[in-house]
Amino acid sequence: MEMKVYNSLTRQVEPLTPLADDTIRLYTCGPTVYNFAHIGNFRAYTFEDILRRVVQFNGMKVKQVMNLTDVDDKTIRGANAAGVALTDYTKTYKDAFFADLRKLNIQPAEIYPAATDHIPEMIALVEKLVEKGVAYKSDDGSVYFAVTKFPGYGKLAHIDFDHQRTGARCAADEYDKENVGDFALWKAWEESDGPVGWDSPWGRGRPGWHIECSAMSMKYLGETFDLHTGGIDNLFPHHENEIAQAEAATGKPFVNTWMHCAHLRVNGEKMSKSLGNFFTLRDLLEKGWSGREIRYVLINAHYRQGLNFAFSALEDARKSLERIDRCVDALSGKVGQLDGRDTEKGEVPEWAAKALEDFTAAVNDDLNIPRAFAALFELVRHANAALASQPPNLSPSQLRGILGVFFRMDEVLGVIFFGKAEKTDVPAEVQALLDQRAEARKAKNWAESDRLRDAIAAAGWAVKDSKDGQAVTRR
RNA sequence: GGUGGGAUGGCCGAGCGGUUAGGUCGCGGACUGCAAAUCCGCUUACAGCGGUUCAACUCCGCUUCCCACCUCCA
Repeated sequence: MEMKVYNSLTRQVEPLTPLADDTIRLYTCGPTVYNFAHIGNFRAYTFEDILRRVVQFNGMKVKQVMNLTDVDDKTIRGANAAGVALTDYTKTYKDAFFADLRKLNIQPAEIYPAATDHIPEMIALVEKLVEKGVAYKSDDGSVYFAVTKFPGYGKLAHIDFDHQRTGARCAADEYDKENVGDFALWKAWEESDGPVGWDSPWGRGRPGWHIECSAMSMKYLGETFDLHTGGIDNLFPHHENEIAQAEAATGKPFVNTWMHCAHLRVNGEKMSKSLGNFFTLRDLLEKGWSGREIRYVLINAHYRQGLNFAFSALEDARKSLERIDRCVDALSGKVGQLDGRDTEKGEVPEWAAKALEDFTAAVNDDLNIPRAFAALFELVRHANAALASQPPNLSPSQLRGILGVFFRMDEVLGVIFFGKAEKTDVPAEVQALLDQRAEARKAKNWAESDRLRDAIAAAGWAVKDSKDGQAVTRR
């Protein structure tokens, strides 16, 4: 089955096929490491994680590059305010970012280039643009890209610049530019930059924001590559400018497919640092939510649709995951611990094959994860029904086969087998109560059984009875 | 002003010109000593007004409201 995605450039759903080598070359705009990332940011990173997982699910390889913006206005301001070196300041947030990615079971990219490690590449690209006559140096030593010299400017955002009004925001930044739409490739050093700066053919300064992505993506993925993604707010100007910089320099198409995810909202508004209405991942973990539950919420809405964050969604996620866990645990409880490879030779019942087929169709249809979850829950429902039937009608081979479908689905979702509450050992005193209760139940002494259940609950454990005996879980 | 995306059952959230989305919550039933879990059933929704069509939540037009981008932003 063919994987299809929505291309922002053409505004159409198109097949995604690698340009070369069976490998999708993917550039994903990463964080500016001046603060802890918030869960709105992580919506983009989980979207990109789902994307790369679906590519792999379809048997293709992925080479993903995610940049780390470690020099810009905000990082410089933060470092200088804190009186520390820029690299020390950003390291804290780089480390935090990677820790957060692990919490959300986001697969690591193949390469995480930092902007400050690629200043020479950026200078070389700017020089090339100056040589080609599409960039110019201003009096203060900054270098700007002249958007009127690049005919395709606006093709990604589909903006017709001849009919744009010049708003207050544009005028404010107009100092040395020939045209309000021109953007900085290189920014001349200013007093407020303090110790931050690099020597260049135009004097001391630092790179503009957009140039790092053009320079680093082409360095690691080639001058033309498959796929480039980011949040919808990056579409313009950031991605538009990346195209201008790259294509003006190389004369080749920069990127085949552009994908953008919609924003996470809170109380109906975009969650953003500038609005101050954000939760970091850490905030939610401290409130007792797991990375797994947060991941579930972030992926269980279509990526091109706005998602309104609410704690009730986390509650729902917790309950939904418990339902999946109970089913998977019941299946694996009958065949012992397995990993994905053990399940490959199992027999797959028709309803499980249908669920996998629906799941595959959903993820290949522009990453429709909500529909994929619907297929997963159909699998759960059928499996529960089969498990409950008397006499039991699932063979060991079928149990393995069904679990195999769960493993297969989880290659994309990353939420079934990841971060499940680990089985904690039952303390001796609770075990003693359980043993007493088993005795009482044998004697059909229900009053004593219920008393012991309350006692066990008081100790922090919940006991449930089934025909296989008592099961305890931490409350 | 320009551009794009929305408004779906108590809540979250898919979808399509005719056929159950799914989850969660609530109600009823089965099972169970009880509870939990599980299964079955129910609460059968598509902002408003027109239009096209044998048929519209789905297409078209208008109206109302919401969100985002238009040089900080995932």
